[in-house]
Amino acid sequence: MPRTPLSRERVLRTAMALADADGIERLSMRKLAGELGVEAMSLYHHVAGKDEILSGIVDLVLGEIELPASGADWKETIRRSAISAHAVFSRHPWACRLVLTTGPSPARLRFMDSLLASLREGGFPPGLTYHGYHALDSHIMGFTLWQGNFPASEDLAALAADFLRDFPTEDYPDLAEHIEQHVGGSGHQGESDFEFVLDLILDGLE
Amino acid sequence: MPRTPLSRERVLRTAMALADADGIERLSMRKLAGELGVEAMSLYHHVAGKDEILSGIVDLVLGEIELPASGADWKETIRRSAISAHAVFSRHPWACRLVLTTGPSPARLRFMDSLLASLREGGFPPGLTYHGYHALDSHIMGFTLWQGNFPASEDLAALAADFLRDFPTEDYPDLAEHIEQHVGGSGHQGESDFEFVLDLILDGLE
DNA sequence: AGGTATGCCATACGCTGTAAGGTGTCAAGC
DNA sequence: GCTTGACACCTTACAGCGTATGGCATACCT
Repeated sequence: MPRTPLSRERVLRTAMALADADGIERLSMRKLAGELGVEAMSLYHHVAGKDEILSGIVDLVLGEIELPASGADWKETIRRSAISAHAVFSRHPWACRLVLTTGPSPARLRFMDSLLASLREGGFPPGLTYHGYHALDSHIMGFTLWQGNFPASEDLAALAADFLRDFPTEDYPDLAEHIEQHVGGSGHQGESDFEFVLDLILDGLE
Repeated sequence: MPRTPLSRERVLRTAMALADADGIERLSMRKLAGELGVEAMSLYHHVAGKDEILSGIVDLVLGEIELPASGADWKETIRRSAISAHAVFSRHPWACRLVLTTGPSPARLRFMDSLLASLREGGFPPGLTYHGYHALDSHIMGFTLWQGNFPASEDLAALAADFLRDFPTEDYPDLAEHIEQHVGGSGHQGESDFEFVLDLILDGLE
């Protein structure tokens, strides 16, 4: 029974699945190899090393992002793309952190160019395009990153309880209020928060 | 010649200095111990483990941030604090990444509360305070994080040269323009970019 | 002087990424 | 049919990591 041979493609796909399932920090060469029914060193015939695997799966993730379409209304098209990016990073929370540490990948450059092009087409002069791009990119990455490390709602409840015990409400009234907004959140901390700030930036740029 | 004994304080201070000098990823228990003229296991009599060291030094860094003062003009006081936070994180680029992975520390909670209080004092209703806080916090962390992983200017020049060679300018005209803005940057990508988006958010909230 | 607490060290375990070299299988050429 | 060589995978080993366990010397209190 000959097993299907390895390939860069298969290695990266499996690595991505493993990162999604167990978290990126639990992804090791040995475990990835085991998942593929193979020993660790065999992977090195298809990828240069772990770094290449990491940048490889980041690129796969970035490729899932819907690029701002050319031609249409700049605000709406950028909005759609930003929300798509946020959704993609929410599906793969580890990717957001990796984008920062791995170098700029082809998919990243393509995204950057599309976003910049949309701004220019929207009539922004170079200077404002420059700043607008940074505002948007930093919001997409920063906010999502922040959200990805936010405790899951069950943990949050426990954490909030701890806090309210250790730090009496009367000393930190505003923080207590904020925490309650998170816990009892009408619309949990989800899409809407991201979009609120996104619109703030888009309207501000306009 | 009795050496000065270890202490939690001394361990954390040295860890911080080492992180500043070599980068957080090069900070190991063995190296930290060596720096203190001691073996690795001796550290465990003063801190519970590496995680506690990490959250400890993050807390030290967060403590350096100037809190929004109570009473004054909300916009100006938040602006000052945000810029202070940005400056602090620029001094300790590793800290920004760690804030996300270590749990909320006392200094973090204090900062959150002050920021929230300033917004409330500025007349914001609970809902807008909630969103405004996230917009500001996410910008401070996200933007600074992004900036911290940005290639140093000498590397940037090399990277930009690589890019302009591999990806012909005519295929990615907007990206090429953006890169040139970074390289030849009138005011490099420094304080001004951070403040531009900060003001965008502050004005938007207002 | 004896007991005990304190502060540090030595050893060891299981984990990591990966360099170097070995082994088995299979296709092409004579 | 046999040899040759390429290819895919494996074995072993090394240096490093965080840390559990237990030992030892000093210093203080009774």
